[in-house]
Amino acid sequence: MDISVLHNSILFKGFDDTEISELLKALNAAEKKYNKGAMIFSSGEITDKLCFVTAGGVTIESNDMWGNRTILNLVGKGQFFAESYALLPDVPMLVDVCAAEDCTVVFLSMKSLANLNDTIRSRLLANLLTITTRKNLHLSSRSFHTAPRQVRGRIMAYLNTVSVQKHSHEFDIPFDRQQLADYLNVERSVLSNELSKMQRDGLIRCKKSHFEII
Amino acid sequence: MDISVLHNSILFKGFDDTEISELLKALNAAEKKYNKGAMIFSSGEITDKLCFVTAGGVTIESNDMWGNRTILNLVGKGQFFAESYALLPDVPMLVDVCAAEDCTVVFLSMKSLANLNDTIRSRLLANLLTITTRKNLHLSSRSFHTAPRQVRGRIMAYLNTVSVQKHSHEFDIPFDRQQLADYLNVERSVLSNELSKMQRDGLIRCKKSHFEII
DNA sequence: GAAAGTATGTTGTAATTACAACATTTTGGG
DNA sequence: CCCAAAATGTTGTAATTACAACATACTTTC
Repeated sequence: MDISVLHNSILFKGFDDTEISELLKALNAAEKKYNKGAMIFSSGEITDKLCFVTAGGVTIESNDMWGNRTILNLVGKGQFFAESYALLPDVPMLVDVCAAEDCTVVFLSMKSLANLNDTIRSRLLANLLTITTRKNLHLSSRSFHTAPRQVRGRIMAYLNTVSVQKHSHEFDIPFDRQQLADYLNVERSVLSNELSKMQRDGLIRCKKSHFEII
Repeated sequence: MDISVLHNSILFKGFDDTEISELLKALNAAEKKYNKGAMIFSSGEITDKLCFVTAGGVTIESNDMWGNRTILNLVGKGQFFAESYALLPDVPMLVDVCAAEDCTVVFLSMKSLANLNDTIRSRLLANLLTITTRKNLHLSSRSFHTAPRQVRGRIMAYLNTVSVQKHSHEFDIPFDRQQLADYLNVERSVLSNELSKMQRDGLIRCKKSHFEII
C-alpha cells in the first residue's frame, strides 16, 4: 500500500507514523485497483467506506436512464470521496463513482470509528470536518460553473476558477473534452465549437487540455 | 432570543440546557432580524460566523453582473448556513445570502471554538460534522435537479425529490415561481409554460406552490 | 372593496442548444 | 511506419430556450 500519499493526506494530519499504521489497521484499510472506466460505486449502493485515491483519479457522476452523464466532481490523487455516505451510512448513494483513468483506491471503514479511543477519534473527526467542509466548497464551485445560461459563460467561469487556483493564465485542466462537456452540462460538439470561436475571438488559446487565457 | 429552536438543532444535540446557555455565551451568540429581500452576506465577504435560522428562511444564491440569479439552496427555520466559510475563515464567500422572507438569524462565532474545553469542543465538532455532511447531500441533490437538459426533466427531478422527502404525492414547495426558476436554472416564463403543459398532459396538478404528482 | 402592486400565465420571435453525421487529428499498438 | 481506435473539430437542421411584451390572477393596503 502506498503509505506516503496517506501520510500527507488531510485525514491523518497531526498523526505520526505509528498512529497512522495503527489507524489503518483499526479502520480495516483495504486497497483496490481499477481500470479506466471501471465503476467503483453505483447509485443506490450503501457504504460506510471513506475512500482515498492514492493513484489516478475518479469522477463523481450522475448517469440518467438515457445515458446522459453529468460529472459533479473529479477526485484526484491525495483526495477523498464518499465521505458523506460513509458518515451517514443509512443514506444510499445518489451518484456513480467511476475510474477516470487507471487508479488505486484505499477504503477505510467508518463503522470502525466507534472502536477508537475518544482522543484519537475526536482528532480524526476534526480532520474529517475539514474534508467535508472543503468538499462543500468544491461542490458549490461547480454550481458557479454551470450557472451561466450560455456555453461561453460556463467555459469562462470554469477556466477562471482553474486559473485562479493555479495562479497562472496558462494551465492544464484535468478533463478531456467529453468530461468537460459533462461537467459543464453542455453538448460535447457545442463545447468544441464554442472553444474554436473563443480562440477566433482572441479570448483564449487551447490545445487539448492545455489552456491559456488572453 | 428564541432558545427552543436552538435547543432542537443538530448543533446542540446531546447538550443540556445549561450547557447550551453557556455555549451561546462562549460563542458570542447574536441575533439579528432581516426583512424580505435583505442581503445578509455578499459574495467576497469573510466571516467566521456559523449562522442559524430561527425564523423565516434565506436563500444561498449567486448573482452575476447581468442580474441573473441562481439559487443554490434554501435554508429554512432550524437550519444552518455559512458553516463552510465559518470553519475555513480565510476563504471569501462565493455566494450571496438573502432573506427569502422576513427572518431571524443567530450568529455564532467559530473563532471562539478555540476557547472551549476539549470535551465540549469535540462534541460540538462532531455535530458540526453532521451539519456539513448533510449540507453536502443537499448541495449534490441540486445537481440532480439541474442535470436534465430539458425543463420538464428538471421539474420532475425536483418534484420527485420533494415528494420522496415528504412521503406524499401531494405537497407544498418552499419556492415561488421565480425562485423555482432560479433554482432550476431556467426562465421563469418557460417554467410557467412547462408547468401548464405538464398539467395538460396529466402529469401533475399544481396551484401556486401546491403540487400533486399523478 | 378599489387601486396598486406583485405574482403567475401566455404567446411569438430571436437566439441558442441538441443531435446526428461526418471530417480531421491524435494516440497507441503491432 | 501503418493501421485501428479514440478523441476532437465542424457543420446543418430540428428542437428547445431566452427574452420581451402583455394578460390574468392574486394580495395588500388604504
